[in-house]
Amino acid sequence: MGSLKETQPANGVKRKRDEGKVQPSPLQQKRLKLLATRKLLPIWSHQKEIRDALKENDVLVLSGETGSGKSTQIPQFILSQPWCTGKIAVTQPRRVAAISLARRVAEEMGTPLGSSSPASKVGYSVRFDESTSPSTRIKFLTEGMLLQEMLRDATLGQYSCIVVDEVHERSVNVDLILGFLRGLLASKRKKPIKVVVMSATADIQGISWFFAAPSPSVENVENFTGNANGHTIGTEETPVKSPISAEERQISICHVEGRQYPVKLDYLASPTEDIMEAALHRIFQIHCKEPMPGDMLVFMTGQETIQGLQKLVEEYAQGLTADYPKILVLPLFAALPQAAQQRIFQPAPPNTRKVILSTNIAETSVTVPGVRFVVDTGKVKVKQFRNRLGLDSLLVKQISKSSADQRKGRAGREGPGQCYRLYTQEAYQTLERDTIPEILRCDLSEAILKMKARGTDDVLGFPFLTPPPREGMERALLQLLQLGALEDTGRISEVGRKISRLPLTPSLGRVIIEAAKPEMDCLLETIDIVACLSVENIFLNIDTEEAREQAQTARQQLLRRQGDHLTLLAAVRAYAAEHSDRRRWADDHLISHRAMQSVMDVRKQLIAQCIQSKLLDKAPGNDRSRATEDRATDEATQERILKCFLRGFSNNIARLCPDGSYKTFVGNQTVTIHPSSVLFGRKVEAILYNEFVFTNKAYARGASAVQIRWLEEIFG
DNA sequence: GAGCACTGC
Repeated sequence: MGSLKETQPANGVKRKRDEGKVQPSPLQQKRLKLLATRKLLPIWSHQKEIRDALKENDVLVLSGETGSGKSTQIPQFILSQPWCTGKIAVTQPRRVAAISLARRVAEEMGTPLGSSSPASKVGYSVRFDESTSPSTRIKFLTEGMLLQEMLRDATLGQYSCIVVDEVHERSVNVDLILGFLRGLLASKRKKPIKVVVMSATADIQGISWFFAAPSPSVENVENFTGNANGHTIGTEETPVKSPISAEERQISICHVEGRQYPVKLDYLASPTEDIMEAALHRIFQIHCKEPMPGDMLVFMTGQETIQGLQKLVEEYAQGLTADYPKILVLPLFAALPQAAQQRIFQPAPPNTRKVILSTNIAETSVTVPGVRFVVDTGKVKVKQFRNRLGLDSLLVKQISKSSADQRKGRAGREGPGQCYRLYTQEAYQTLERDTIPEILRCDLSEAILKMKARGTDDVLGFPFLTPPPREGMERALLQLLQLGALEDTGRISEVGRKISRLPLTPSLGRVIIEAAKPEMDCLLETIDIVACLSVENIFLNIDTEEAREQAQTARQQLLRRQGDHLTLLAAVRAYAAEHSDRRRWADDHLISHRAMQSVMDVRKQLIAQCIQSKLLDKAPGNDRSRATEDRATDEATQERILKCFLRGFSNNIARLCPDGSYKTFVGNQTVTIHPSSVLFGRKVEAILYNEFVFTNKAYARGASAVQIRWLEEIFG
């Protein structure tokens, strides 16, 4: 097993004299106890192989299935290596994962966590929460955080190694990180950076080729002309101006087995038309045949189908005789209040089987304990951006094979399980191998602005793992140009640089910039609205008639007839002015308290960032609420606020036509005001909207009334 | 008169 440093006492060991014996500190006791379990992980025996691989080559691509221990062990294997003099970054797609991994690794190393002690070696960094110390060596962070760091320091100078985890999820951010890292590997850096790319799927060929291929575009990718401060990066860090070599880079590859229990598969014999009926049938078949304990996890597409099936299952369950165990149906989707989500973690009452009806949230983000049976409908709701129309469509689609296999795996985490697929084996064979990466499905303007901000001028030449269609890139470039985020030459402008550092889409970022102009003078109001538009819907969905009435009266004083933007402003102001019991206020108004808390977090962050980039002089005082409340009801201010939104959303304007429908200025598409809007059913000369989404129809969501006269003033 | 999957700075 080679020379392991793990048995030596780490720094910070406290020795206590106790009857002449040396007692390890509690941290060390815990470390030694955990060492025994670490040695049982499948990855432990690959330790030497992994260290040798990184000694030899700068890139290691590692595939390790669930339970291999890769996320916790790899950083520790690397840390003691002579080449690793700087920090190690480990990226995660989700905040909770970054924090819990940091906590675990700190325990395993016997070091305090993050900012709790200046001697701490392990920390984390996620939005709204950073916990590091001067001696942090291993930092777990979200992909978005690493990208932000890259905008400030394009060479990532403080790191010796970047570990990119969960690459198989293929978020836009991970694709950007991989592209930037490929460029960085080809550049001349003080010390070469080492990269470990980790994926849970066995297919890592594509990623290996990506890093191995010669980089003809190196010049474009690494054509830094300045870092975030506008300074030219010193000669030592200056990337080579020509491809370093036409040869392939040597890549190490390692496969680590997982630790999963076997899962038995079952398919339908013939295809079904009625997925609800098929699910209902299968749930009761499992329930009546299979012994207890053993909970069930059913993968569905969305809130509506989940609640529909819940009703059916509960009705049928009442007809079961007392010989059978009881059924407890638990819905699970992201919009569900936190407390209701937590119910899946509580043990079921005696003689009761839990049946969890879930969206894709249970595929990756939430691990449901106690599951032995998975029922997979084979469907998922996917968002796809349509470049031609500038519209998001949200449609039910077939899942991919890799998604089907991931769902199946959810039955084998605690013991052998079973997976029932509500489609035929032939249908499985026709599924796509992988889910379409997000970068091929989204509006590219944010990604492209980040690339520009990091110094990639020729974005068409950026090394994408899967290049998005040219049409989408061109659309995004055009939009950035319209926003004034790019110069006519295509380089990033000062405005663009400011926008790129805001945690917002370019459109919303542009609105902030506009509102900060002295003649607009409505930055704080605009920040409140932008904060609402960048979090989940603050207004709760209403499903009963009484709730509707209650909402109607309670929300009355918040509604603004000009539209949704000013209504959101009124809601934030009222919530912020409530000092006694905000949760109760939110409940009374049928407003999501969770959403309002995020609004307040975002608001605080945006204010801080606006001060930093000199858009705002100083933090607003505590006494501002009354004065600004008066302003917010002032018509001239309201007009200026909406004009700021027009500047960022010039493509999202529609005018009323003689037939009573609204048609977009750009593209002449018919749009319907979404029924959740305060403008629903109203006819105004023109509307501005936040989002254009196709579900059953093309809807404008987040809409406000604007005047054609204003458009002429702004756009000429 | 709809009902939006899921992350993240």
